[in-house]
Amino acid sequence: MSATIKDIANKVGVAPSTVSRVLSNKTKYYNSLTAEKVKKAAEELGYKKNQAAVELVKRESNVIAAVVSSVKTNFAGEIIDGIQEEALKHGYDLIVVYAGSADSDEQKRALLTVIERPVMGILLLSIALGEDNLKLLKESQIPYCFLSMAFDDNRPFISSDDEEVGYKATKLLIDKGHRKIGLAGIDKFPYTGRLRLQGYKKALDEAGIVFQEDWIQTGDYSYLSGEKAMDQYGKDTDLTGIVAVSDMVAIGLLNKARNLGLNVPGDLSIVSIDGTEMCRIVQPQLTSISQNFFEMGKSGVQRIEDIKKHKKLVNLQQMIPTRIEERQSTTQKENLTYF
Amino acid sequence: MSATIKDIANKVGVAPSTVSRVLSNKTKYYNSLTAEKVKKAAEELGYKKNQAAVELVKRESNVIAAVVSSVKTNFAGEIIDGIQEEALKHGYDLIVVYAGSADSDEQKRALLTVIERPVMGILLLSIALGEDNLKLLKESQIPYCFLSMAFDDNRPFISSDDEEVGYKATKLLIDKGHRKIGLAGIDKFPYTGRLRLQGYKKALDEAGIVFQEDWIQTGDYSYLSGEKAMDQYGKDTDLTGIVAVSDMVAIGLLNKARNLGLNVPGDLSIVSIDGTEMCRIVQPQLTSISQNFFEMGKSGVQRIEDIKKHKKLVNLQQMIPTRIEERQSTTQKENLTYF
DNA sequence: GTGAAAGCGCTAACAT
DNA sequence: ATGTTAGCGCTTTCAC
Repeated sequence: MSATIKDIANKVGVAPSTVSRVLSNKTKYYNSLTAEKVKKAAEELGYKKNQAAVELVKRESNVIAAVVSSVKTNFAGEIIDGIQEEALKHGYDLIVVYAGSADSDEQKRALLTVIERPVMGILLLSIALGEDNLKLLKESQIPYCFLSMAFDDNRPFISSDDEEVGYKATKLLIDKGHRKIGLAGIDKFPYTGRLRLQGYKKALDEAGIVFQEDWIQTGDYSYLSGEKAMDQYGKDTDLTGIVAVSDMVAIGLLNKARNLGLNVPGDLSIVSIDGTEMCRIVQPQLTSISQNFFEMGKSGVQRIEDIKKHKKLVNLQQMIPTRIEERQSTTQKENLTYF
Repeated sequence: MSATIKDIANKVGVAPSTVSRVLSNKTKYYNSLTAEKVKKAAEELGYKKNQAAVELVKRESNVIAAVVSSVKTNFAGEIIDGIQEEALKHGYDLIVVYAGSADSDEQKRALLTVIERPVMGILLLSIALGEDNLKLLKESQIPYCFLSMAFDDNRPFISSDDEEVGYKATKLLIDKGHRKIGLAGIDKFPYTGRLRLQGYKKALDEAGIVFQEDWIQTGDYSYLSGEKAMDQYGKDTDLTGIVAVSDMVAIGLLNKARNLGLNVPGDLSIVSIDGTEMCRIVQPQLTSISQNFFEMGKSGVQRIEDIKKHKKLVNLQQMIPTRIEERQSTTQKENLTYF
């Protein structure tokens, strides 16, 4: 076993509490001579603090836990970056655990591994907890906040305004003269998907476009969903623009469209939602409604901080602004039938 | 505060030790009636085990820690998937911490957050520790293994055979009739980069090709490195094939080549190293020497397991086989000048 | 089968 | 400035 403060105390000839004070930098509660000796002994013994013991007595820790829905979402990394940066600023450590987005047992397992130790806050990245697991989380008394996922109950979250996102994407196409606009890759479940669909419909409505059921292709935000959706639309689709609910869907759309002999953006404009690095490394580069994932991460940490401090205003639901980034996958439609 | 076993003991009217036995499933050391009552009370009180306390007394835990060099490497996810799956099989929990790949302080911080609690094993993903941090790791007495990174000292690691990888990639191009072959995005640091370079040179040697210094473009495995490399080679390069040291480099190469008016694979063949999903979502799809990252993760967990069991054979260095996946970015060179 | 008691490594009063 | 003491929540002998 590794050396303990007792070992150091013995070696130096002081009390364990003194060692503790030195090693925890309780300045002004020890003199620099003993401090020297203690530090030297610690070094020599290869001493490592046992945080389990520390956390047990202090009943608090400086670690923030992030629970991530899946290793594969390509924006999780950006959120984690944001969390990391902000955490560092506050002197917190970050640990990440992965949970399958769907499977309730996996979720529970992931949740327990963080709840069962005294973490100071839990951030849940694009994960929708089931009833049981949400209860677990609440009971733990640990400050928490959902990231990149919005809810219509009173859970605290930080997310993009998904209705607005759907609206903006659709409106962008409409403003470029498109009237027949698809929506691809969307899930049928509550929250994100439904909200974006609402925004999409709202934009269509405002433009007086009557929406057709087969403009919508459901999916799960994946590359495959994009390919499948484009297959469904088919080579002879009368759509001139499509909103993709994620970058991966957009790329699936793009590739399949090309295989079908359709030119993007010549025959078909695509606007993607997310705006990760992916948009810039495909050709044509994808126009996107870009979410500020990094900022979500930062805000998440600040939220944990807030809850800890003010104890209450727990259920704040907050939106992070998105921005439109026009790249090469969208174009003005020339033959504006309405002029 | 959350309820403790003491609270449960009081509520049920038994001793804390009994509660402990029930909750830890020490079967046959309690009767099922008390077990019932205890479990019910635990449920009602929303009891959560305090792992800090458990680990303190047991001096061991069932969590494996993965230290990842950066959020951005796009294959880390595959390794983590592998770790996760194998960990689950053994009943271990996984926590992940991120460390900058370069900055020594960040590395240390990440390392300490896992060393300072009783984790049962540490897996380091494509991260090259500095002397100090390596010492820290060794002192901790915790079983560890490097993943996706090879060393020439006696550290335990599991990785692809990087020399072979470089060799295979280059040989593939040679077999297709290419004689002027670049190597792009490689780093100047030891290990991975240097080994792949060796393999590259070996393949060239064997084919009697005399290698030119300007065929090599250094970089850092990033998309940008790829673009920069292609810029350096230039529109009028006499290279007909390029080996990219990562998928991202390959994509950078690909896009820049296209911008320069070069057709891939018509004018230029590209073979990528890694073989992640990225290879399949760009057009043309990238031929690759694919690493089995998932398997690396699995083997990593097994290694931890082994070290724990047999205590010694610690420094085993292990290679995971790679495979060649031909896709669309490589083609036979027609005019074979040597016939 | 269950209770009592000791102790894991550390910190935080409370003394001095 | 430093030593003494108690105790965080749990597991584990050792009794009975």
